[in-house]
Amino acid sequence: MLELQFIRENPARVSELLAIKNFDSKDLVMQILDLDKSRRENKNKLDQCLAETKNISKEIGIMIQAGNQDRAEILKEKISDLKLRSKNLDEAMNQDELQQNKLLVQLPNLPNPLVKPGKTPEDNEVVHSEGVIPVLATDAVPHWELCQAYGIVDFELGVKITGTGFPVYRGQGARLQRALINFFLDQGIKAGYVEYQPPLLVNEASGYGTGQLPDKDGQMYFINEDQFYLIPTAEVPVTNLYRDMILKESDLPVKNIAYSNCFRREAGSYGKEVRGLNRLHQFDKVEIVQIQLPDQSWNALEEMKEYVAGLLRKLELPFRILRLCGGDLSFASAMTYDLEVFSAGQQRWLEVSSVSNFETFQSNRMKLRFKDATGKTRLLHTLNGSALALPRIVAALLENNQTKEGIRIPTMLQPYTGFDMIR
RNA sequence: GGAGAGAUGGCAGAGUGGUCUAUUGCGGCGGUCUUGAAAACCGUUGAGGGUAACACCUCCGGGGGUUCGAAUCCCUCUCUCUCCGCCA
Repeated sequence: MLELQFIRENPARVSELLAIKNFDSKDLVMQILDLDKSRRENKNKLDQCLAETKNISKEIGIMIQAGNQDRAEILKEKISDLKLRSKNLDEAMNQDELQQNKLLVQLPNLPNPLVKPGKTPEDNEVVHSEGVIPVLATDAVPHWELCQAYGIVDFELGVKITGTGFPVYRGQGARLQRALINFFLDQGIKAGYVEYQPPLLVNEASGYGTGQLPDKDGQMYFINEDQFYLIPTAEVPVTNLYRDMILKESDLPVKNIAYSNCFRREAGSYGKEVRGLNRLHQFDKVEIVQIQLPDQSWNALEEMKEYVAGLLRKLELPFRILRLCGGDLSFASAMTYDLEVFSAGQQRWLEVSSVSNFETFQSNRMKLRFKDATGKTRLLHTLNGSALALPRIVAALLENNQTKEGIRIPTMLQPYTGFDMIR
């Protein structure tokens, strides 16, 4: 959620920046400011009414104690009118506020000045490429065929017990998953992150705090009986740990890492894009989350991007880094780097990580603040990134490393898998 | 799942209808004293809205109600604790 004060002071700038995200905000901004004005006027009048009521009530108390019943009765008369006015003003103000909030949450975050305009993923800017794209034998196959051939991921069994998008990992496939999770967590801890194991179900307030709600309601699995959402990413619980908190400057920066299952309904996506491990309803991901002082968050974003690049390097995967254009940027993000690996069996780039700075957009919703040197309470900045999401990493590892003898495991991973080949 | 008790500021903990504008202690911050520190003493110390700045208003788990007036009484929801039941 954007900060109201900023909108008040820079309405034109807000619309100008949101245009880069292809979001036409002029009407919304105008309505928000109108409501703001009305709200403040009502608030002022209400305050006066309440102050008067309060004073009279006190006087009544004194009169009754002094035994002056008649005077007290007269004052009571006076108050009934004030009460009616207060009630009306209160309702009007609440309406304004409710409506204003409803509009406010519809405004996406402002993009960083570095973000270029653009409409489609093709407009994303490649800022870095690294690694050698492997040249495979002519009989090389995509990972879903390798999964079947080696018996390491069974998609049909998953369909049988649950449904499409819920694969079953088996044998060396299951061990590879476990190895990657541990490898990613250990790397993060080495880089100064604190490991967390969050709940996989969260309440409504948490979904709202990180911006999944009300925006992406239908994309999360929901348990009606208890009103819980299955997390689409560990970002949700791990960031919401800090909801409604005022941190000390000495607590910062917060650097957390968490492995979790992730659940996404992703209704309405079918076809080649979702073959095999490319897109699942349940998958595994290690997520990094940072909470930073406002003047540190952009350095932190670069650091996180470099950290994730380092993971891909250690896994010997060719990758590239994109800076997302305005149109591809998510609702809450001010700037996002996507990291993509080249998966040679499919001959395509697969997005394996998304690293974003949300500035105050999430913290404003969550009321996540700190006290600055002057003692003023200010909003913090939040960031997060996948480090990393497993399925597409597995896909690329399988495809790029397929040989006649089997599938080679990258050297750095071998201590974790306990084997150097999938056979 | 059943029964009971409870939820008050960073923490502990008073307050059961009327200057509560929330007692007090601890912690934090500033100061006095000191070469420095501790101790002691003095002062200060929640959040949100509002204002040019004041004023002012709201908040005692959430929501609703009674009353001229609610931390206090009533209803309701959520959560916590204790006991019982079930259980990895």
